[in-house]
Amino acid sequence: MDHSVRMTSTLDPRDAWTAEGCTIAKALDAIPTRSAFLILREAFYGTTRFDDFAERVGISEPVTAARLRELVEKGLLEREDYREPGQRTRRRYRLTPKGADLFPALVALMQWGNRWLDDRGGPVALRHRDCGEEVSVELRCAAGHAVCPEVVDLAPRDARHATHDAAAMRMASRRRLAAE
Amino acid sequence: MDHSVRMTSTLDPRDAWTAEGCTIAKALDAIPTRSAFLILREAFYGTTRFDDFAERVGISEPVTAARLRELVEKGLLEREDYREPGQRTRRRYRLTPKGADLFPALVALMQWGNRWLDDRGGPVALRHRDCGEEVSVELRCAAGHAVCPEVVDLAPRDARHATHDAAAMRMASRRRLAAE
DNA sequence: CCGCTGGCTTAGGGATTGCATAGCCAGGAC
DNA sequence: GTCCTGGCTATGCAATCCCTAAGCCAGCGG
Repeated sequence: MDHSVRMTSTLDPRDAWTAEGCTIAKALDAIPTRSAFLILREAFYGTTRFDDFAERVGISEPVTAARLRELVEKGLLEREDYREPGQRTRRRYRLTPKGADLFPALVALMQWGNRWLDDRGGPVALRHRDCGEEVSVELRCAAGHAVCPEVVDLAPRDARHATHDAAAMRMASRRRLAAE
Repeated sequence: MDHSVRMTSTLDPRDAWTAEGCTIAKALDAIPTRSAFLILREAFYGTTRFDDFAERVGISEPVTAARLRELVEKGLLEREDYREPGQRTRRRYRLTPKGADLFPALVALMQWGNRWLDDRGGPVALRHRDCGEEVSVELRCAAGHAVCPEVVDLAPRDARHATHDAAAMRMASRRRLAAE
Protein backbone atom coordinates (compact mmCIF):
# COMPACT_ATOMS: atom_id res chain seq x y z
CA MET A 1 0.00 0.00 0.00
CA ASP A 2 1.09 3.54 -0.78
CA HIS A 3 1.38 5.60 2.39
CA SER A 4 2.59 8.80 0.82
CA VAL A 5 0.61 12.00 0.62
CA ARG A 6 -0.53 13.23 -2.76
CA MET A 7 1.27 16.16 -4.30
CA THR A 8 -1.05 18.72 -5.83
CA SER A 9 -0.83 21.84 -7.92
CA THR A 10 2.74 22.97 -8.56
CA LEU A 11 4.08 20.30 -6.20
CA ASP A 12 3.30 17.56 -8.71
CA PRO A 13 5.57 16.14 -9.96
CA ARG A 14 7.92 16.03 -6.99
CA ASP A 15 10.82 16.83 -9.38
CA ALA A 16 9.42 20.25 -9.98
CA TRP A 17 10.39 21.78 -6.63
CA THR A 18 12.90 21.61 -3.86
CA ALA A 19 12.24 21.48 -0.15
CA GLU A 20 14.22 24.64 0.47
CA GLY A 21 12.54 26.49 3.30
CA CYS A 22 10.96 23.28 4.61
CA THR A 23 9.69 23.92 8.11
CA ILE A 24 10.18 20.32 9.16
CA ALA A 25 13.91 20.76 8.46
CA LYS A 26 13.85 24.09 10.29
CA ALA A 27 12.17 22.46 13.27
CA LEU A 28 14.86 19.79 13.31
CA ASP A 29 17.47 22.56 13.25
CA ALA A 30 15.80 24.16 16.24
CA ILE A 31 15.90 20.95 18.24
CA PRO A 32 18.83 19.25 16.57
CA THR A 33 19.82 16.72 19.21
CA ARG A 34 18.33 13.93 21.24
CA SER A 35 19.50 15.63 24.43
CA ALA A 36 17.70 18.87 23.54
CA PHE A 37 14.46 17.06 22.89
CA LEU A 38 14.66 15.13 26.13
CA ILE A 39 15.33 18.31 28.07
CA LEU A 40 12.09 19.60 26.62
CA ARG A 41 10.40 16.40 27.73
CA GLU A 42 11.57 17.09 31.27
CA ALA A 43 10.39 20.66 31.05
CA PHE A 44 6.93 19.30 30.15
CA TYR A 45 7.23 16.97 33.13
CA GLY A 46 7.78 19.96 35.40
CA THR A 47 11.55 19.83 35.83
CA THR A 48 12.97 23.32 36.32
CA ARG A 49 16.45 23.05 37.85
CA PHE A 50 19.81 22.45 36.27
CA ASP A 51 20.87 19.40 38.28
CA ASP A 52 17.48 17.82 37.83
CA PHE A 53 17.62 18.21 34.06
CA ALA A 54 21.03 16.53 33.97
CA GLU A 55 19.98 13.69 36.23
CA ARG A 56 16.57 12.98 34.77
CA VAL A 57 17.64 13.09 31.15
CA GLY A 58 20.84 11.20 32.00
CA ILE A 59 23.32 13.58 30.41
CA SER A 60 26.46 15.27 31.65
CA GLU A 61 26.56 18.77 33.12
CA PRO A 62 28.50 20.35 30.26
CA VAL A 63 25.90 19.05 27.80
CA THR A 64 23.04 20.08 30.07
CA ALA A 65 24.41 23.61 30.30
CA ALA A 66 24.97 23.83 26.56
CA ARG A 67 21.50 22.55 25.65
CA LEU A 68 19.73 24.76 28.20
CA ARG A 69 21.59 27.80 26.88
CA GLU A 70 20.67 26.94 23.29
CA LEU A 71 17.02 26.34 24.13
CA VAL A 72 16.87 29.69 25.94
CA GLU A 73 18.57 31.42 23.01
CA LYS A 74 16.04 29.90 20.62
CA GLY A 75 13.18 31.04 22.80
CA LEU A 76 11.88 27.59 23.76
CA LEU A 77 12.80 27.95 27.43
CA GLU A 78 13.16 30.97 29.68
CA ARG A 79 15.51 31.29 32.61
CA GLU A 80 14.71 33.18 35.73
CA ASP A 81 16.17 33.59 39.18
CA TYR A 82 13.93 32.98 42.16
CA ARG A 83 14.29 32.67 45.87
CA GLU A 84 12.46 30.70 48.51
CA PRO A 85 12.19 32.55 51.87
CA GLY A 86 15.24 31.89 54.03
CA GLN A 87 17.21 30.46 51.13
CA ARG A 88 19.66 31.74 48.61
CA THR A 89 18.86 32.70 45.03
CA ARG A 90 18.38 29.84 42.62
CA ARG A 91 17.77 29.55 38.92
CA ARG A 92 14.97 27.81 37.10
CA TYR A 93 14.09 27.04 33.50
CA ARG A 94 10.56 27.07 32.22
CA LEU A 95 8.82 26.54 28.88
CA THR A 96 7.88 29.57 26.86
CA PRO A 97 4.70 29.54 24.72
CA LYS A 98 6.95 28.73 21.75
CA GLY A 99 8.43 25.77 23.62
CA ALA A 100 5.07 24.68 24.98
CA ASP A 101 3.73 24.52 21.44
CA LEU A 102 5.99 21.55 20.81
CA PHE A 103 3.78 19.43 23.05
CA PRO A 104 1.87 17.81 20.17
CA ALA A 105 5.16 16.75 18.59
CA LEU A 106 6.28 15.22 21.88
CA VAL A 107 2.93 13.46 22.26
CA ALA A 108 3.05 12.18 18.68
CA LEU A 109 6.48 10.63 19.25
CA MET A 110 5.36 9.11 22.55
CA GLN A 111 2.29 7.69 20.88
CA TRP A 112 4.35 6.14 18.11
CA GLY A 113 6.83 4.75 20.59
CA ASN A 114 4.03 3.36 22.76
CA ARG A 115 2.58 1.51 19.82
CA TRP A 116 5.68 0.25 18.10
CA LEU A 117 8.50 0.15 20.63
CA ASP A 118 6.95 -1.13 23.82
CA ASP A 119 4.95 -4.32 24.13
CA ARG A 120 2.98 -2.95 27.05
CA GLY A 121 1.98 0.31 25.44
CA GLY A 122 4.55 2.46 27.22
CA PRO A 123 5.33 3.03 30.91
CA VAL A 124 3.24 6.19 31.20
CA ALA A 125 0.05 7.56 29.66
CA LEU A 126 -1.27 11.05 29.10
CA ARG A 127 -4.80 11.46 30.39
CA HIS A 128 -7.53 14.07 30.05
CA ARG A 129 -8.04 15.36 33.59
CA ASP A 130 -11.78 15.89 33.16
CA CYS A 131 -12.68 12.40 31.99
CA GLY A 132 -9.61 10.27 32.65
CA GLU A 133 -9.35 9.01 29.09
CA GLU A 134 -6.04 8.68 27.36
CA VAL A 135 -4.88 11.61 25.23
CA SER A 136 -3.38 11.28 21.79
CA VAL A 137 -2.82 13.40 18.73
CA GLU A 138 -5.19 13.09 15.82
CA LEU A 139 -5.18 14.55 12.37
CA ARG A 140 -8.02 17.02 11.93
CA CYS A 141 -8.83 19.54 9.26
CA ALA A 142 -9.93 23.11 9.93
CA ALA A 143 -13.50 22.02 9.23
CA GLY A 144 -13.28 19.66 12.16
CA HIS A 145 -13.17 16.41 10.23
CA ALA A 146 -11.04 13.57 11.52
CA VAL A 147 -8.68 12.92 8.63
CA CYS A 148 -6.84 9.74 7.84
CA PRO A 149 -3.47 10.11 6.11
CA GLU A 150 -4.79 8.50 2.92
CA VAL A 151 -6.85 11.61 2.15
CA VAL A 152 -4.20 14.21 2.90
CA ASP A 153 -2.79 16.25 0.05
CA LEU A 154 0.27 18.48 0.02
CA ALA A 155 -0.37 21.82 -1.61
CA PRO A 156 1.62 25.02 -1.94
CA ARG A 157 0.75 27.51 0.76
CA ASP A 158 -2.01 29.74 -0.71
CA ALA A 159 -2.73 27.12 -3.32
CA ARG A 160 -6.26 28.48 -3.50
CA HIS A 161 -4.85 31.84 -4.45
CA ALA A 162 -2.41 30.22 -6.86
CA THR A 163 -5.10 28.03 -8.36
CA HIS A 164 -7.45 31.00 -8.58
CA ASP A 165 -4.74 33.11 -10.18
CA ALA A 166 -4.00 30.40 -12.69
CA ALA A 167 -7.67 30.14 -13.61
CA ALA A 168 -7.89 33.92 -14.01
CA MET A 169 -4.85 33.88 -16.28
CA ARG A 170 -6.40 31.15 -18.41
CA MET A 171 -9.59 33.22 -18.79
CA ALA A 172 -7.59 36.30 -19.81
CA SER A 173 -5.70 34.24 -22.35
CA ARG A 174 -8.93 32.98 -23.87
CA ARG A 175 -10.27 36.54 -24.10
CA ARG A 176 -7.11 37.63 -25.93
CA LEU A 177 -7.48 34.77 -28.45
CA ALA A 178 -11.16 35.62 -29.05
CA ALA A 179 -10.24 39.26 -29.75
CA GLU A 180 -7.71 38.27 -32.41
CA MET B 1 2.40 30.49 33.11
CA ASP B 2 3.16 26.87 33.84
CA HIS B 3 3.07 24.80 30.66
CA SER B 4 4.00 21.48 32.21
CA VAL B 5 1.72 18.51 32.53
CA ARG B 6 0.63 17.40 35.96
CA MET B 7 2.19 14.30 37.44
CA THR B 8 -0.32 11.97 39.07
CA SER B 9 -0.33 8.84 41.17
CA THR B 10 3.12 7.32 41.61
CA LEU B 11 4.62 9.85 39.19
CA ASP B 12 4.27 12.65 41.74
CA PRO B 13 6.75 13.81 42.89
CA ARG B 14 8.91 13.70 39.78
CA ASP B 15 11.83 12.60 42.01
CA ALA B 16 10.11 9.34 42.69
CA TRP B 17 10.74 7.74 39.32
CA THR B 18 13.11 7.66 36.40
CA ALA B 19 12.30 7.86 32.73
CA GLU B 20 13.90 4.53 32.02
CA GLY B 21 11.93 2.86 29.28
CA CYS B 22 10.63 6.21 28.04
CA THR B 23 9.12 5.73 24.61
CA ILE B 24 9.95 9.27 23.53
CA ALA B 25 13.63 8.44 24.04
CA LYS B 26 13.15 5.14 22.23
CA ALA B 27 11.49 6.93 19.35
CA LEU B 28 14.44 9.32 19.16
CA ASP B 29 16.75 6.29 19.10
CA ALA B 30 14.77 4.90 16.20
CA ILE B 31 15.10 8.09 14.19
CA PRO B 32 18.29 9.47 15.71
CA THR B 33 19.41 11.87 13.02
CA ARG B 34 18.11 14.80 11.05
CA SER B 35 18.95 12.98 7.82
CA ALA B 36 16.89 9.95 8.81
CA PHE B 37 13.88 12.10 9.61
CA LEU B 38 14.11 14.00 6.35
CA ILE B 39 14.37 10.77 4.40
CA LEU B 40 11.07 9.82 5.99
CA ARG B 41 9.68 13.18 4.96
CA GLU B 42 10.61 12.38 1.38
CA ALA B 43 9.07 8.95 1.67
CA PHE B 44 5.82 10.68 2.73
CA TYR B 45 6.21 12.97 -0.28
CA GLY B 46 6.33 9.94 -2.55
CA THR B 47 10.07 9.66 -3.15
CA THR B 48 11.09 6.04 -3.70
CA ARG B 49 14.49 5.95 -5.38
CA PHE B 50 17.97 6.20 -3.98
CA ASP B 51 19.26 9.09 -6.06
CA ASP B 52 16.08 11.04 -5.47
CA PHE B 53 16.37 10.63 -1.70
CA ALA B 54 19.94 11.93 -1.78
CA GLU B 55 19.10 14.87 -3.99
CA ARG B 56 15.85 15.93 -2.38
CA VAL B 57 17.08 15.71 1.21
CA GLY B 58 20.41 17.24 0.20
CA ILE B 59 22.71 14.62 1.70
CA SER B 60 25.59 12.62 0.28
CA GLU B 61 25.22 9.15 -1.18
CA PRO B 62 27.13 7.36 1.59
CA VAL B 63 24.81 8.92 4.15
CA THR B 64 21.73 8.19 2.05
CA ALA B 65 22.71 4.56 1.75
CA ALA B 66 23.42 4.26 5.47
CA ARG B 67 20.16 5.92 6.54
CA LEU B 68 18.04 3.91 4.08
CA ARG B 69 19.64 0.70 5.33
CA GLU B 70 18.99 1.64 8.96
CA LEU B 71 15.38 2.62 8.28
CA VAL B 72 14.79 -0.69 6.51
CA GLU B 73 16.46 -2.60 9.36
CA LYS B 74 14.21 -0.81 11.85
CA GLY B 75 11.12 -1.65 9.82
CA LEU B 76 10.15 1.91 8.89
CA LEU B 77 10.85 1.45 5.18
CA GLU B 78 10.79 -1.57 2.96
CA ARG B 79 12.95 -2.15 -0.07
CA GLU B 80 11.79 -3.94 -3.15
CA ASP B 81 13.01 -4.50 -6.65
CA TYR B 82 10.72 -3.68 -9.54
CA ARG B 83 10.93 -3.42 -13.28
CA GLU B 84 9.22 -1.27 -15.83
CA PRO B 85 8.56 -3.12 -19.11
CA GLY B 86 11.58 -2.83 -21.40
CA GLN B 87 13.81 -1.60 -18.64
CA ARG B 88 16.24 -3.14 -16.22
CA THR B 89 15.52 -3.98 -12.62
CA ARG B 90 15.46 -1.05 -10.21
CA ARG B 91 15.05 -0.67 -6.48
CA ARG B 92 12.56 1.38 -4.55
CA TYR B 93 11.93 2.24 -0.93
CA ARG B 94 8.50 2.58 0.54
CA LEU B 95 6.97 3.27 3.91
CA THR B 96 5.84 0.36 6.01
CA PRO B 97 2.80 0.72 8.30
CA LYS B 98 5.24 1.28 11.16
CA GLY B 99 6.93 4.07 9.19
CA ALA B 100 3.64 5.51 8.02
CA ASP B 101 2.50 5.79 11.61
CA LEU B 102 5.09 8.51 12.12
CA PHE B 103 3.01 10.85 9.99
CA PRO B 104 1.43 12.66 12.96
CA ALA B 105 4.89 13.36 14.37
CA LEU B 106 5.98 14.78 11.02
CA VAL B 107 2.84 16.87 10.82
CA ALA B 108 3.26 18.13 14.38
CA LEU B 109 6.81 19.32 13.63
CA MET B 110 5.70 20.94 10.37
CA GLN B 111 2.87 22.68 12.18
CA TRP B 112 5.20 24.01 14.84
CA GLY B 113 7.70 25.13 12.24
CA ASN B 114 4.96 26.80 10.20
CA ARG B 115 3.86 28.79 13.21
CA TRP B 116 7.17 29.73 14.78
CA LEU B 117 9.84 29.53 12.12
CA ASP B 118 8.29 30.96 8.98
CA ASP B 119 6.63 34.36 8.77
CA ARG B 120 4.39 33.19 5.95
CA GLY B 121 3.13 30.04 7.63
CA GLY B 122 5.36 27.65 5.73
CA PRO B 123 5.90 27.01 2.02
CA VAL B 124 3.47 24.09 1.84
CA ALA B 125 0.24 23.06 3.53
CA LEU B 126 -1.42 19.74 4.16
CA ARG B 127 -5.04 19.69 3.09
CA HIS B 128 -8.00 17.38 3.54
CA ARG B 129 -8.80 16.16 0.04
CA ASP B 130 -12.55 16.01 0.68
CA CYS B 131 -13.05 19.59 1.85
CA GLY B 132 -9.81 21.38 1.02
CA GLU B 133 -9.24 22.60 4.58
CA GLU B 134 -5.82 22.59 6.13
CA VAL B 135 -4.88 19.54 8.20
CA SER B 136 -3.17 19.72 11.57
CA VAL B 137 -2.71 17.56 14.61
CA GLU B 138 -4.90 18.10 17.64
CA LEU B 139 -4.87 16.62 21.10
CA ARG B 140 -7.93 14.47 21.67
CA CYS B 141 -8.85 12.03 24.38
CA ALA B 142 -10.35 8.60 23.76
CA ALA B 143 -13.75 10.06 24.65
CA GLY B 144 -13.43 12.41 21.69
CA HIS B 145 -12.89 15.62 23.62
CA ALA B 146 -10.54 18.22 22.22
CA VAL B 147 -7.98 18.60 24.99
CA CYS B 148 -5.76 21.56 25.70
CA PRO B 149 -2.39 20.84 27.26
CA GLU B 150 -3.39 22.56 30.52
CA VAL B 151 -5.71 19.68 31.38
CA VAL B 152 -3.39 16.84 30.50
CA ASP B 153 -2.06 14.64 33.29
CA LEU B 154 0.74 12.12 33.18
CA ALA B 155 -0.17 8.84 34.84
CA PRO B 156 1.47 5.44 35.07
CA ARG B 157 0.17 3.05 32.41
CA ASP B 158 -2.68 1.11 34.03
CA ALA B 159 -3.04 3.80 36.65
CA ARG B 160 -6.70 2.85 36.99
CA HIS B 161 -5.70 -0.66 37.97
CA ALA B 162 -3.09 0.72 40.34
CA THR B 163 -5.57 3.16 41.86
CA HIS B 164 -8.22 0.46 42.08
CA ASP B 165 -5.78 -1.96 43.71
CA ALA B 166 -4.78 0.66 46.24
CA ALA B 167 -8.41 1.29 47.17
CA ALA B 168 -9.06 -2.45 47.54
CA MET B 169 -6.03 -2.78 49.80
CA ARG B 170 -7.30 0.10 51.97
CA MET B 171 -10.70 -1.63 52.31
CA ALA B 172 -9.06 -4.92 53.33
CA SER B 173 -6.95 -3.09 55.89
CA ARG B 174 -10.08 -1.48 57.43
CA ARG B 175 -11.76 -4.89 57.66
CA ARG B 176 -8.75 -6.35 59.48
CA LEU B 177 -8.79 -3.48 62.01
CA ALA B 178 -12.53 -3.97 62.62
CA ALA B 179 -11.99 -7.71 63.33
CA GLU B 180 -9.33 -7.05 66.00
C1' DC C 1 37.17 33.48 57.20
C1' DC C 2 35.87 28.87 55.88
C1' DG C 3 32.99 25.56 53.93
C1' DC C 4 29.23 24.34 51.18
C1' DT C 5 26.14 24.53 47.34
C1' DG C 6 24.29 25.43 42.77
C1' DG C 7 25.41 26.37 38.37
C1' DC C 8 28.21 26.32 35.51
C1' DT C 9 33.18 26.13 32.35
C1' DT C 10 37.39 23.95 30.65
C1' DA C 11 40.04 20.33 28.74
C1' DG C 12 40.94 16.11 26.61
C1' DG C 13 39.19 12.31 24.37
C1' DG C 14 35.96 8.87 22.06
C1' DA C 15 32.13 8.06 19.07
C1' DT C 16 29.08 9.45 15.59
C1' DT C 17 27.47 12.09 11.65
C1' DG C 18 28.27 13.84 7.38
C1' DC C 19 31.20 15.46 3.47
C1' DA C 20 33.85 14.83 -1.00
C1' DT C 21 35.92 11.80 -3.95
C1' DA C 22 36.83 7.76 -6.12
C1' DG C 23 35.79 3.33 -7.07
C1' DC C 24 33.18 -1.14 -7.48
C1' DC C 25 29.75 -4.14 -9.46
C1' DA C 26 25.73 -6.23 -11.52
C1' DG C 27 22.81 -5.98 -15.18
C1' DG C 28 21.28 -4.35 -19.16
C1' DA C 29 21.70 -2.19 -24.24
C1' DC C 30 24.20 -2.12 -28.34
C1' DG D 1 33.01 -7.19 -25.52
C1' DT D 2 32.20 -2.42 -24.37
C1' DC D 3 29.72 1.12 -22.34
C1' DC D 4 26.38 2.99 -19.37
C1' DT D 5 23.51 3.29 -15.36
C1' DG D 6 21.79 2.69 -10.66
C1' DG D 7 23.05 1.66 -6.31
C1' DC D 8 25.95 1.38 -3.63
C1' DT D 9 31.04 1.00 -0.68
C1' DA D 10 35.60 2.64 0.83
C1' DT D 11 38.54 6.17 2.43
C1' DG D 12 40.12 10.19 4.63
C1' DC D 13 38.75 14.15 6.79
C1' DA D 14 36.01 17.73 9.38
C1' DA D 15 32.48 18.79 12.49
C1' DT D 16 29.49 17.68 16.11
C1' DC D 17 27.80 15.27 20.12
C1' DC D 18 28.74 13.51 24.38
C1' DC D 19 31.62 11.65 28.07
C1' DT D 20 34.65 12.13 32.46
C1' DA D 21 37.19 14.77 35.49
C1' DA D 22 38.54 18.78 37.40
C1' DG D 23 37.97 23.34 38.38
C1' DC D 24 35.83 28.06 38.99
C1' DC D 25 32.84 31.39 41.23
C1' DA D 26 29.20 33.84 43.56
C1' DG D 27 26.50 33.81 47.40
C1' DC D 28 25.14 32.22 51.47
C1' DG D 29 25.43 30.08 56.54
C1' DG D 30 28.07 29.43 60.48
